[in-house]
Amino acid sequence: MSRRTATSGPSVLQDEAKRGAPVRLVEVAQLAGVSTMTVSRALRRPEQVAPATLRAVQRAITQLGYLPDSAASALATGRSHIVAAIVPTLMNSVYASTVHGLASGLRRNGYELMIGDSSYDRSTESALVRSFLGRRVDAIVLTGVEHDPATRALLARREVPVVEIWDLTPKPIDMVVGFSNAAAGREAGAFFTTLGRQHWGFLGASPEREARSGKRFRGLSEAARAAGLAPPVTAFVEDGMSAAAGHAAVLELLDAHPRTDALFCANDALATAALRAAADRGIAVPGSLAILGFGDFDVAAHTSPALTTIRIPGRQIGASAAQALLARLDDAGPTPSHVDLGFEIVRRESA
Amino acid sequence: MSRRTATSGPSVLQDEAKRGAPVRLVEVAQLAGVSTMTVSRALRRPEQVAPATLRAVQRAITQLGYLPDSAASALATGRSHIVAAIVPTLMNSVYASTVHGLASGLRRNGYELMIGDSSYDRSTESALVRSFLGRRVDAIVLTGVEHDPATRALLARREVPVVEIWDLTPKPIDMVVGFSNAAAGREAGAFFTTLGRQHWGFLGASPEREARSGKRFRGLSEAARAAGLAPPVTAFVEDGMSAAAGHAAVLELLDAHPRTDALFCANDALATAALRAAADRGIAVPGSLAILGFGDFDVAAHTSPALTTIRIPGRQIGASAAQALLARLDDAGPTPSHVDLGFEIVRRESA
DNA sequence: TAACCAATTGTTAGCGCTAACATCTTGTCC
DNA sequence: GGACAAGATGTTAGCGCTAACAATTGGTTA
Repeated sequence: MSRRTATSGPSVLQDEAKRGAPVRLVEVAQLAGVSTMTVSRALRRPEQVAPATLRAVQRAITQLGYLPDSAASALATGRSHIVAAIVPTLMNSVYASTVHGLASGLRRNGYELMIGDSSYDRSTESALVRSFLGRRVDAIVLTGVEHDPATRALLARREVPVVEIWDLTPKPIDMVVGFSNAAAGREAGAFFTTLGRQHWGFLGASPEREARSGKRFRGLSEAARAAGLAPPVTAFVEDGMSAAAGHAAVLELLDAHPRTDALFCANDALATAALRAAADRGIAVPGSLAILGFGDFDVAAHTSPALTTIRIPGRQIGASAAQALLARLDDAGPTPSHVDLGFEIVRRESA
Repeated sequence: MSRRTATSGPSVLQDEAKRGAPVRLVEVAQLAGVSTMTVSRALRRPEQVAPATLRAVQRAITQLGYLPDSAASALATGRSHIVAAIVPTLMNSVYASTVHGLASGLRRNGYELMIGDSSYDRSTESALVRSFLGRRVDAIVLTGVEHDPATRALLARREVPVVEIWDLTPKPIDMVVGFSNAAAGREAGAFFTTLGRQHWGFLGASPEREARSGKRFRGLSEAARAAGLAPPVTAFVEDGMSAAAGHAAVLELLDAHPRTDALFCANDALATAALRAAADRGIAVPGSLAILGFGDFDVAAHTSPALTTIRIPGRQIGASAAQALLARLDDAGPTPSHVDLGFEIVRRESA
């Protein structure tokens, strides 16, 4: 177990404060002339310690450069003060801002964030959940609401607080913070209606492959039905984030359905591809074809025409999830089980 | 200490496998009919355990859904199998890909990544380092090579493996993986020379504020001197990532130095702003003004004209840092202390 | 004055795991 | 058949911290 070497002699300290093995609580206690418990209390519940003692302890801590070992603390208390978050990818700025919102909310309250990216893959997600549970994280944040049943079972059994983000569901594992993808699809339809468009199209991953994209599609379809229009024509792609695949799919759709005058894309990467495809076919955007993206990625403001898109409050989702978790973990207020943060159409040039 | 309740009776197991308190090693041991040490060995050095025993243990583990408690393991071994990384921001896709490269390299070897974002602020970085050291991470990855002296001292004292990334320095704390910012600046100059440009400009944070941007500037200046040209005119901005500030600064530079025919921007966000400013003044890009960005952000391919920029191998930097750390932590091969991954000019339309 | 209380500090016994050493097999060799 | 080695397993004692309870102090109160 490679115990610390040479801690013999009357005092445990002395050799420290130079290098190697970190300073321990006992050493602080010795220097301050109190018991270890008093030092522990001075750190965690200073109001229970006499002012003079507190000062002595603090002096010793500073002098030795003591940093409490949170692994030991975690073992003793059963609380790691670590929260895990799993996102599909960090490369997308919307998830990055969610993570940022989460991390800063948590850090402010003494929690650290451990991040995993699932690459949109359920079995990877499952493996990450196992790994995180093994680390005894105090809570887990999952992106999306569709998970491996085994994952759900594992989480339920452990009774770990869980927040699902980026989508809503009537049956969350525990808590949800997000927006309604179906409502976003409907809103896209309503927007096209305002624009007077009658022949809608949808570009995205097929509903079986990607649930969230699928819900947006279904929302759009509902809106079409409600407006008395034909169901949207579709271009389904395998890889929902690949501009190349999107480009080909749109070309095909445009050729097969030349009357299409409005296209809702499941994300801005695909919308960018659609923009190119329209240009290739000499179709005016937004004149002949309105293109609506989703996500408000960084690129959206820089394409030409600039993308009109649906913005998701990524950072707020993270912040709100952090708040919900803290409420649960530290009894800081009521714990909402459902938070709908909505979305917003950002009107630029493409629609 | 909220000890687990009701573990009385002849056997510790039984009540488990349902809910609440996680399964422990002893329970697996009981079910498998071996000692805890054997179970521990079955997990960490299976080759030391007899095949039949191994199978029995594995069966018990599966049956109970046992997940080893890595906090306890960390305390016993002194190894947390957690690596911490501090990046300026996750919102920028280049850092995101670095983190991705790091995380996947580490995870493959049983390490988890803990991420902090410093917001380009040294004292935040310092606070994060303290927090991570308190968690007894096995190694730390820092972005950049300029740090708070206190941070350096702390890291040196603890003897934690450290990798500094995204820049090179002759005096790393421990290991460095990156590219030379100064060389990138020089290369930008060489590129402008090839283009026949003679009046160079630089847009970026001032060298005092942001060391890495400053080095690129110095590299460009050196190249100008070497080519016998006047030193580059400069537009320094406070916030190196704000397009708004960049826009105003470029306008000013363009008005003050109308003969400027080549502009090197410290990052693509600023380059985008420069593109706009040039358009505002009716200056043809690249005809009258060549604009070279830095970073190859997502937007770079989507501006018009598309940005010519310097691409940094972000993901490789992460992967390479992971490799260096693993070599050090698990004695997996030699540990390089210096890795220069270079950069590459991506030629598009703006220069 | 004795009983009592609150405030402060100390003592003890683990949290769940594993290093180091001890013990027990089994097989091999002369 | 006894000595010995190698392999497999068990025993013991912590890692650094903190919950629960115990002890001490000084100041009340009846």
